[in-house]
Amino acid sequence: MGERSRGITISDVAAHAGVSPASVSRVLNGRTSVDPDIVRKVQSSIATLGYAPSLVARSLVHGRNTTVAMVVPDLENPLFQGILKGLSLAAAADGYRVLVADTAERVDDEEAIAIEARQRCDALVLCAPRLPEAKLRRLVERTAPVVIVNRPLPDLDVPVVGVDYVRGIRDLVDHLVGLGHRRIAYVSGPETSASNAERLRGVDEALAMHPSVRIDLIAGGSRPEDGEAVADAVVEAHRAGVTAIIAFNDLVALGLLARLRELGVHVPGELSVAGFDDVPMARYATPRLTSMSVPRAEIGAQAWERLRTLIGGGPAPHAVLFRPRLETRESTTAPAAAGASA
Amino acid sequence: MGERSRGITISDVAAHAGVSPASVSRVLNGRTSVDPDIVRKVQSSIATLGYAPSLVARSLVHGRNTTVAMVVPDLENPLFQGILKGLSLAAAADGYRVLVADTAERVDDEEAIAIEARQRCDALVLCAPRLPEAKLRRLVERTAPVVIVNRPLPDLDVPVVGVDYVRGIRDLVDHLVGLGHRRIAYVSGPETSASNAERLRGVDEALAMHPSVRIDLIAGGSRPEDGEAVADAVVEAHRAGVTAIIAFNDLVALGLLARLRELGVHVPGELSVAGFDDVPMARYATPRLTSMSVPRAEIGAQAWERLRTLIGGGPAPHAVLFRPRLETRESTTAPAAAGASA
DNA sequence: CTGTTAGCGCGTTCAA
DNA sequence: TTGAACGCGCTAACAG
Repeated sequence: MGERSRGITISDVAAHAGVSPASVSRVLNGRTSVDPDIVRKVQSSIATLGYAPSLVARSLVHGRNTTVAMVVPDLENPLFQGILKGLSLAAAADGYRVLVADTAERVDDEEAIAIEARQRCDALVLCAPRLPEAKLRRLVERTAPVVIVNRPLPDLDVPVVGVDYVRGIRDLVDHLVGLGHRRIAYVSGPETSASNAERLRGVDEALAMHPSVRIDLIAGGSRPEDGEAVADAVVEAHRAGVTAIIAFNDLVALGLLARLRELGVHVPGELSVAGFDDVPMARYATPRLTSMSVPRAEIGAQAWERLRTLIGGGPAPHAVLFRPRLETRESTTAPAAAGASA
Repeated sequence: MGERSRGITISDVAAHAGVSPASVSRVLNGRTSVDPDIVRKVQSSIATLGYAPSLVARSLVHGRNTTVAMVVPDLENPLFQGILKGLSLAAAADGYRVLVADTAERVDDEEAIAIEARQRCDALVLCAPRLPEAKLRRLVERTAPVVIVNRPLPDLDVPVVGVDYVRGIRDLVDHLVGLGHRRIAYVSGPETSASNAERLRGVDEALAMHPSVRIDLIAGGSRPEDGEAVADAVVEAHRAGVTAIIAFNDLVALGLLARLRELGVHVPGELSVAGFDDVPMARYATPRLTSMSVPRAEIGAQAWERLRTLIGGGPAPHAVLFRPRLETRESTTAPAAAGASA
């Protein structure tokens, strides 16, 4: 069954060039000085034989892959895509590649997947927004070097690169309050989501700073469908006096916008709507969506930076939190003159 | 410098359990039958030592990684994201992981990146819509086993899993003609894009089938910004009698929609707009965007299916082309009663 | 059923 | 400067 030969090895090149494998290795890596004649012969042999060194063998010798793993709950989420892109490009600049593992939102498999992915690579970038903190702490120890993305993890020597959702929500509330809104509703994300918890803290802090403001909670989710699904509840809240909505993220906000239009609620005329994350589509929505911008690619790049330090045996890098930037667009404006509430 | 030891090996386990490395290997792989006592001792040792086998060493022995590479021009494109997700999940079901390489649209680096990525893996999924065909053919030979995604490559024993863009455009034109449109404009994609060439063929075929229909060409692009940029040209075409627009893809269509609204052109009242790919956001646009649905995840899954066959030494699988499905939404409707043209 | 040996392909000592 | 020998960690073949 004409099995193709196992691939040509360094010994084949050595034989063809009439030198030792060690010499071939030398010209390959340009380590020590080699006789120019040898170099030429070897290079010629490499070219004619079409030789390419086995990266696996090299990995075994060196004890590293030049590959890092990234575990995400859902590859279709624009947030993780952006992070992946940033990570991938930054790592590539240093000769590293990224292995992706999509846990498909199955929290129970997350641990096993992360460990397995880590075994194939030199390090790990972990996005596990719903993994219980205790489990996460254990996982982090088993998978070092690792960097946690997009969720806080205090009191642990693990680099975290994340987003200051607390501050982001506060800033967003400030924006709405500045526009004149006094009754706001927050459409929350998944209950177990760490970043949703952060946002809720932001809501609390905002309330503390604005005693005259009231913020209702509406149970939502993380996807456009969830945004559509809560539209009725949002309308009801609006009737009860709410003049502005903060959605868990842009996906929810976009779904909500679509449904509100069908329900005949004018945004921002009757109701202001703001999202979070500033996904690429936000600025093309109707109306263009006000959102808190998160530096997705930069998060990925910073994750790589920290991983690189760790791989190099450096000290645990400090955590870094990006402060979201308000992107004011059309979907938020001052509330209608005549308030609907008392 | 408390360097952490090199990691514990199979020999360590063997020593701890008082058996040979081979026995440990046996219980690890459950190949041949092993004395139950040995099994217990080894498992115990593995547990207490926290041993995990080196996948790199295994790869060297077996000659395979259980990893496949995927090369894409842009990880932020929803089309490739969906394919990646489908590929990743399908491969994972067979114990394979996916390595991603983003070429950042740099066509000149595509070849080198693909070769490098391939070297790390057992096979390659190649998305290279702008690579000149001659180069692609050469590349394909160097990187086998490989499957080409989303572009045709005739007369070659390489499995292609793609989309029938020709047919898709024809179906889309049929839809518009069925609605009553006679003057249509196609906002084209990148000049070097293979799938744009396919779409243009679709346009030609549609014209041949509908002698009474005229289809103008407007130079566009592949991103939302491009859609915004062509809005003026689109309005001009509309003034000249065009009643429906087909955008290269949904991203362009969404950008176009946003700008048309600002320009005061009502969609679909004055102008129908259709996209291509049916990205997740299409159905949340205003108006909800008519598009040709492409089974992104399924493409990824099929790519894996073919790769798996190839890796297993099977015969070159046949090419497969998915026929896009029309998703009729709000953005296309019958043209206004009084035509603007002569 | 078990241990010993050899080798996957390469980098890196150590002599020469 | 060069080559021979060894080891990275593991699995497969071969004896015992």
